[in-house]
Amino acid sequence: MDRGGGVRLTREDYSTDARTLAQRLLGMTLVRKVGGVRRAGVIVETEAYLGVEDEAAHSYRGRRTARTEPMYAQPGTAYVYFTYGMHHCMNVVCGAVGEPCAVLLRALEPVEGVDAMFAQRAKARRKRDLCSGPAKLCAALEIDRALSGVDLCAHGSLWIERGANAEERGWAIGNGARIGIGYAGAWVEKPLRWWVEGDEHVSR
DNA sequence: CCCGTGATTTAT
DNA sequence: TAAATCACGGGG
Repeated sequence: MDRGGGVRLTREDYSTDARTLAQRLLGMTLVRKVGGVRRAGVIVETEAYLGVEDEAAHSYRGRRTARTEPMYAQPGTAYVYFTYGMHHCMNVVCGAVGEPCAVLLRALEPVEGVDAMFAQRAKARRKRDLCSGPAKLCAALEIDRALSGVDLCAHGSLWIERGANAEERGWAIGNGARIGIGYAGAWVEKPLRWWVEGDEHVSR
């Protein structure tokens, strides 16, 4: 019997530019399996990182180190990094093979394994506090650097499933500047962040 | 507002 | 080897 598992996005789905993928991912479901239990959330906020030309991207000017190596892998690869001494953030590599472009997952609406998410995020009181930020969703789904470089198209414990898109859901989509990239010069104000307008699960 | 916290990068 | 930086979250 189908337990709610949907169709995984394919390599082809990820083989598109970051702006396009960032918008298409809204409405899709991020799934993480831990100890046989599914935790899942509908993606409601994303940011595009355009690669070597983008001053805000970790891969700006082709920077290639042990940390950023997954950004140079094939589209559909996870790039997870650790920052501020305590937080993880998850990106999805996209574009052509070898082009270090990615989409940052910023917020989810929790839909499965919510109890497990609360257990993982002791300080969260309401469902809307569980995944309303890039590091919150990683904590809730137990996503850390061990998953950086994994293939979201393979049969692992982390993937994205197809879902109704924004238009089919009747969503209005907001678009504006990215968060936390004040160092990025002319790229600071570029509208590379997308979110579901009015959704309480979006970051604040 | 401010700070914790430590990997990562960049400068010497 | 040292210093600065950081795609954040929580508390006041």
